[in-house]
Amino acid sequence: MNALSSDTRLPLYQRLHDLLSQQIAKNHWRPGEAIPTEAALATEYQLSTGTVRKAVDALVNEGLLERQQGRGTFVRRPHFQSSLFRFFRFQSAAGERQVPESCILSIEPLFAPLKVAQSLALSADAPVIRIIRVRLLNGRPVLAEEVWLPSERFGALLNIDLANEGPLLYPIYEKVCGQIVAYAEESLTAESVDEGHAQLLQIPVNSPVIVIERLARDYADSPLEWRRSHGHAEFFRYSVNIR
Amino acid sequence: MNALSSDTRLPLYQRLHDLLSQQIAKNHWRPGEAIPTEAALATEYQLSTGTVRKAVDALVNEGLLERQQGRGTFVRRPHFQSSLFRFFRFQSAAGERQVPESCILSIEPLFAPLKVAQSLALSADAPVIRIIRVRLLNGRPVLAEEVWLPSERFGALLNIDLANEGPLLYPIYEKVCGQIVAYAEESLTAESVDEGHAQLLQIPVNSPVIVIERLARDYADSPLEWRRSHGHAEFFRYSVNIR
DNA sequence: GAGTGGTCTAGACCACTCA
DNA sequence: GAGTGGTCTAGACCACTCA
Repeated sequence: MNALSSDTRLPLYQRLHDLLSQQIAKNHWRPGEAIPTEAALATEYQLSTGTVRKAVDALVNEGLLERQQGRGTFVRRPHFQSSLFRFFRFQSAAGERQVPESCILSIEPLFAPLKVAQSLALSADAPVIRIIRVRLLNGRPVLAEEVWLPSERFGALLNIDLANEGPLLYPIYEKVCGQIVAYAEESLTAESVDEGHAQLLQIPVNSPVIVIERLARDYADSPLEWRRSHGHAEFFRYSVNIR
Repeated sequence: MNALSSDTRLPLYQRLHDLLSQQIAKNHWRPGEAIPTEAALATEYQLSTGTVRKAVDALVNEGLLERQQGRGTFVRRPHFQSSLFRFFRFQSAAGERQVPESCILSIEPLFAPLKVAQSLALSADAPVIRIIRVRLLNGRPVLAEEVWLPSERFGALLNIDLANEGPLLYPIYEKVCGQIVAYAEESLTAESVDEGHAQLLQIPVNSPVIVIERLARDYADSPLEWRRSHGHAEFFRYSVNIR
């Protein structure tokens, strides 16, 4: 049993929220596992159910927990459904969403360039693994990706054949290296495509491309992966409601 | 006094939420005006304060209301702080955010092209007003904008001198035409700049530009304004957190 | 000091899940 | 039928605002 340890000037629901958030970060429960019931939390911390609900509500809003009426409240496995990639409209004929195939062009150990070292919070020239791949839909290249990983955690990737695995890297990270991606930050800009990426994407040099950079972190907020993806701007449209 | 009219199968807090939301949409209270106190709402609709709070909480989250402890709960004036434009980094030397100046190049009555008519929900060739302007920061062009408005609501704009007004259009719409923008939807894509916009922005032809389209609506959800803005991609970076 | 929103309690009853 | 989250009540007391 843990105590509500944080600043006693904060409201109780905030302090319970912080405690649960820390425990999730420390992997006290695995993704998909249930946290204690609201009644149990209320008893354990001597709170009314309303106060417990307010703390849990906030964690549900933040995407850390997921409620299932009649079953319990569960630590949410990240879905990355809000990724900017979903605004690439690589529509199939039927219009349904597809995961593009992955074609690995290279995977090799390197020393981290400055930008990568900074992003992954490594020292300059730290050993890293770089994966270059294209994502294909119906055999046509739609995205060109470079993926950078710290060798210390991901060395095992060099000993397997990625071609035998599915197109999604995160399940492979978990299975092969025991590394779980919990959050990510993405940023988007646009550029004129250089010759190398133009070839990979089979588009004319200087076409506009959307460039998305993603930094993925584990539950302890350590950077796990930095990737940069190029995609043809013609297929991209991002939308947002404001007021 | 209004009744909680909606579907009785819905929870009470949802029905109060819907009622208040409708009243805000109907301009039952002006932006900046206070809605009834939580105690008053609880009495009027025979609800406990907890239920009232849950309804108001949701409206605060949606950005329709704003609480001020000790003062009341107020209908929020839209701020458009989540606009995609804030990701253009037109930094001043000091780094603070600036509103770019506006230089109106033309304002004229036209007949709506197809795309504009569709966006504004007008019939084809309906009378519209088009404003072309560039936004300048420190005398340098940073955005090129075309703004389309239905003549029926905005005819008065043709009789004033926009050069004497500030750089923000929405306060002018309100003052001169009595039209209040309540919401907007924005979408973003990237293109190679054409010759006309290249000249306006003083950048080389075929440079990558970010194109932002915005459809603004009033409280009744009627489309008020459609605009398309071009800005140099080099100054743009959009960021988002995902999980 | 009257009035506002902010926190919190100690439940009751309902809808849903699962053995 | 036992256990879960979902809704709702009828307050109490606190922090803040404003005349």
